[in-house]
Amino acid sequence: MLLFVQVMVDIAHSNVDRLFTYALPDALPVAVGQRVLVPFGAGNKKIEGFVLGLSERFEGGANIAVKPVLRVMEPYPALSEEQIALAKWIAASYDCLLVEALRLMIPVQLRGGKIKEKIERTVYFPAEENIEAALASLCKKDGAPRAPLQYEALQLVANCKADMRISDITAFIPGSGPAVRALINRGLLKERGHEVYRSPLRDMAITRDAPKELNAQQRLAADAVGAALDAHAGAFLLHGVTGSGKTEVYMHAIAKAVQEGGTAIVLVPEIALTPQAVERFRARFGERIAVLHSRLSAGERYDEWRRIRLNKVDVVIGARSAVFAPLSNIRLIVVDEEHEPSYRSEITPRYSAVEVAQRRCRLNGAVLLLGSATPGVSTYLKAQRGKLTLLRLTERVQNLPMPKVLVADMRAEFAAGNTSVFSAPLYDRLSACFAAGEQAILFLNRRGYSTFVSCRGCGYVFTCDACDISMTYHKQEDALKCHYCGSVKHLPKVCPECGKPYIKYFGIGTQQVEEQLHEHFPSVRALRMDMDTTHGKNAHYEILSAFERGEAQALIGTQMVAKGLDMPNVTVVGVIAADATLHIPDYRSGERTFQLLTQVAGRAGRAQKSGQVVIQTYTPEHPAIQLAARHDYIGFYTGEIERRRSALFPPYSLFVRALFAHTDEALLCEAASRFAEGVEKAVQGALSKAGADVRELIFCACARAPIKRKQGQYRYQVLLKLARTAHASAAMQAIYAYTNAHRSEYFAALEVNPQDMF
DNA sequence: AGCACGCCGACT
DNA sequence: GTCGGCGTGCTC
Repeated sequence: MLLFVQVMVDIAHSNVDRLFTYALPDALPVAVGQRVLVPFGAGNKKIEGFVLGLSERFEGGANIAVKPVLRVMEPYPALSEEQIALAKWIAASYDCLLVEALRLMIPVQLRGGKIKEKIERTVYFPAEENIEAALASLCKKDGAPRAPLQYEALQLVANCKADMRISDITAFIPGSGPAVRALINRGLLKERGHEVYRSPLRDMAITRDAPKELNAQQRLAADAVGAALDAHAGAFLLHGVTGSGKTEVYMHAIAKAVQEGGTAIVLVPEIALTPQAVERFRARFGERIAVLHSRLSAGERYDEWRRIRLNKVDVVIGARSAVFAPLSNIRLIVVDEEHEPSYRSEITPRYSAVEVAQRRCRLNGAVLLLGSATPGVSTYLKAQRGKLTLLRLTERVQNLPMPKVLVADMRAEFAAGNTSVFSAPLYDRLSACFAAGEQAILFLNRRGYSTFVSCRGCGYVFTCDACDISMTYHKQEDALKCHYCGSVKHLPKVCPECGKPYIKYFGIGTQQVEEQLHEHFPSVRALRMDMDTTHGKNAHYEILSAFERGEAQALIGTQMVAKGLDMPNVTVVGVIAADATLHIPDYRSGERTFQLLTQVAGRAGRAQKSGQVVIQTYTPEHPAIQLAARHDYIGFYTGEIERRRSALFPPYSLFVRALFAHTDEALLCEAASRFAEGVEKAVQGALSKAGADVRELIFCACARAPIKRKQGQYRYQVLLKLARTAHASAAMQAIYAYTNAHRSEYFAALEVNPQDMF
């Protein structure tokens, strides 16, 4: 006889982030994972909570007054035991509260219990009744209908042989609303309510798509994943060049998992989760798929979640948070474009969806399938070390060639007197493209708040001597600064490399490109896609589909145009300034640039027309640019991983950043320095205790954050670099423990290997 | 987080 | 003499 439940109350505070025992009223059936309402605190405020345990007795001691569970929130468990295990792992791995981790697993709409199921009223003609007799009862003796609207409506519903919405009847027979009411009152039609799931797929046309034939490489990959599905274990990295048909491999693996009664999750970067992408899966897997992403309405999100929870779905496709989808019997998790930064959450819990997917696979005996044309170097290293099985697709489908990539040297253009944003080779290719009625994409990456400083004469970029990272120009101080170690350099008037006075900080905008394009090609219509033009909910897709329909010949854009587009009429892709991402002060800027250039170049020549790519740069010799131009991932990886190893950057080390923010700069600086000293001692202590060299803490430095003021608050950071050895987790635990014990009003966030360090 | 208990200042 | 400030401590 179960008498007590252990409840985690739904309050995000460290003081109450533990289990409380409640008594179960007689015969109230409650299972682990269900949400309950309980009285909590001195005022017995009603608080929702998660049942995480059941017990027959309460060992808490006599001075605790056990209160009763008031009611259950839903008739089914909101969380599976597997999700609870996953949440515990997240709380421990990312140092967050257990409730915060549990909240990831349920839609916010569930909490507060305010959301309502949508009930649709429908009418039907009872099957046991006789249609002719019913219709006759509406007619006069001469056979003419007494009430024509009722007659017509009854005929419509009876012939339908299924339920009809009243709104559908009035759509066919205008003004028939009262007539339908009358038919219900006469008992000729019956009314009933159904629950309907608000689905983002409801209005989507249903097309059918059979599995495609795989080529030899795809077949090999699909078979390897299939064998792992049989073995209930395996983790793969599918490295396939752009256009090599990775999705088709995913689909074959998913189909196998589903055929055997399992389920699958497909993670896709938010930006790539277009209606077209969803449609591909829907066409293959039909109704039993669900979609989860940030643009769903509250009702849709809640309903999709419930469809999944109630086993009405086999395949979930979604962005980062879909890794928590409440599926049971998961056999496969696919992560497309594995290297995308959007898989990392920027807010607490700061989880990595790829890591969570890996963990979830292990908890379920499921197979992990990571895919990318440009895997993160850390991921590829795991494949080399055998932690992931490497699968390769080296050729494009239908034997399409890789696009031809030309690197335009902007230094030479500048020397030859060309000061426009278009190099001669790009200009020539655009002319030919527009003349042939084809389309072009112009890609401009202007990410980041900082400006790097370079010489337009020779391409020299100012870098920090200690960190090998581009330095940033600070206008107020008129000086160059390193974002990592804080060292300062004076900005000279002439270039230290070539001696010419062409020192300039970088920055071109999309508007500027649009203006110049218009000057050079007045008759060409261009669409611009950037932060300014994509404010609305669907602005993104509207611009893209307008371009796809051929309403413009050129598309100018930032990041957003790089991902996953498949437009057959695009024959020219121009990268305006490849250097923009190359010199972001971050150790990953080379990797990011290579990935971006490869992805952008992959947009060209996706159909039978061949593609041309022009990459404009002031540093044409840079390996990230040269190797992207040659489609040489392995070459890039080999050089990059060696650079990381010798400079002790991740994955050979860990960066931990503690961010502090406050309005009082002096007090803030004081607090951050104190933290730096304390945490340094704590980490060194932990390392000694673990028998490790204290120098495994490579450095611990306190400095102003690169964005030194944000929302009226000054920002300071403490940056720690740890060698990635067997002792790293002991050091991490020490950092977590120290941080939690010394939280103050100055503390803002703790990040491990942050995506950016602004 | 939210609420009660508790021990010191300016009001009827 | 009491109303109320928000510091401290607890929540099954």
